[in-house]
Amino acid sequence: MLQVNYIRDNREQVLERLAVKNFKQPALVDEIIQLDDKRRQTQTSLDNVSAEANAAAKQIGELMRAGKKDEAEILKSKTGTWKEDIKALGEQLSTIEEELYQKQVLLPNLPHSSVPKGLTPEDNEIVLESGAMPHLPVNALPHWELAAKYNLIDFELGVKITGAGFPVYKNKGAKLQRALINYFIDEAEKAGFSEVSVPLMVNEASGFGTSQLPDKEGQMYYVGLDNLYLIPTAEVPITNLYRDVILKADELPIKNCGHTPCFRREAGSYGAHVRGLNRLHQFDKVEIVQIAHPDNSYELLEQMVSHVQGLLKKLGLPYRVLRLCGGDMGFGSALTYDLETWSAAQQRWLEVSSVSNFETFQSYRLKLRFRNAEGKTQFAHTLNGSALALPRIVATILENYQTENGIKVPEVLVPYTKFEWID
RNA sequence: GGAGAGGUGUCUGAGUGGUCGAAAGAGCACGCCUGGAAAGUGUGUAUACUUCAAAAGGGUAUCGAGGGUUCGAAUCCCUCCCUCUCCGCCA
Repeated sequence: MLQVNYIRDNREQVLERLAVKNFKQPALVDEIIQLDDKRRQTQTSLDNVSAEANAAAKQIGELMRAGKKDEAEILKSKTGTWKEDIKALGEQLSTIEEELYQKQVLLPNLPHSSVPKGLTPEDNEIVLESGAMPHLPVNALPHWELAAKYNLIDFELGVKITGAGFPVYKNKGAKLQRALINYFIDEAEKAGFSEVSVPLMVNEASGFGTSQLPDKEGQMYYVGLDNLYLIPTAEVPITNLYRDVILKADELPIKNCGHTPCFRREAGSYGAHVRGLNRLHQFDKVEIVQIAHPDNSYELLEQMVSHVQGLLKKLGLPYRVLRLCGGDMGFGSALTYDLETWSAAQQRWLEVSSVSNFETFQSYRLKLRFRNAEGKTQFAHTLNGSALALPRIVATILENYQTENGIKVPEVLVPYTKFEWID
């Protein structure tokens, strides 16, 4: 959520930046400023009346103590209108504040100056491509067929016990999952991210904190009986660890990583693009999160991208890095890099990581602050990225490493899988 | 799920209608003291909104959340949430 004061002070710039994100309702900006004017006026009137009433109450107390009952009674009789005014103004104020909030949450974050203009994924900027394309055998199979051939994943069983999009991993398929999780966590820890293991369900306040609520309510599984949400990403619980917190400047940056399953309702299409592991309702992911000082958050963002690149390199997967264009970026992000691996058997790029700087967009809602050099509180920057999401990595490993004799496990994973071949 | 106790600032903890944004202690910060440190000692130490060109200063709100009673609420009443203890159930 953008701060009203920032919008007031930088109206032109806000409009210009929103245009990069193809924001459809620029009129909202002025509506917000006007509403805030109204809010301030009402606030001031309310404060003034309250001040009078407080002063009178104090005086009545003093008169009573001095035994001047009559004078106190006279004052008392005057308080009626103040009470009415306070009530009326209070109601007005909360109405205005609610209205203001409703409009404020409709504004997406402002994109960073490096964000390219554009509407669709085609407009994303390819920052770099790296890694050799694999040479596959002539009868190369897509991962869902490989998974069946080597008895690694049972999609039908998942359908039976839960539904589509909930695969059952078996045998070396299950072990490969665990190997990847441990490998990713170990690598994240080497990069300075300390591991946390967090709840997989969060309350409403946490959903609001990282802004899945109210806008993306439909994407989360909801446990109505207890009013809890299954997490769509570890970003939610990990970032909310720091909700309502005022940090010391020297505690920054805070670096956490964690593995969780992620649950997404993903009302989406069916067909080749969502076949197999391409899109699931439940999948595992290792997430990296940083709480950063605004002065160096973009440096840290680049470091996170490098970290993810390192993983893909070590796994020997060809990949590319995209800087998302305004139209393809998430609502709360100021700058997002997507990392994609090349799925040789499907002949397409698969998104395996998304690394974003949210600047103060989340921290404003989270009330996540630090005390700056002047001793004042200031909103921190929040960043997060997948490092990495498993299913598409599994898919590409299976596809790209297939040979006539089976699937070769990437070298870095062998210490974790304890086997070299899936055959 | 049943019974009971309780939610106060960074922490411990006092406060049962006005002088309470809140005692006291601890912690922390700065100063004095010291060769340096500890001890001692002094001062300071919440957040948000608002007023103000800015600073200083002022106003308002906040003692789990919301509502009510009252001229006045941390304190009384109602609703909700949460925590703890015991019992039950259980990995």
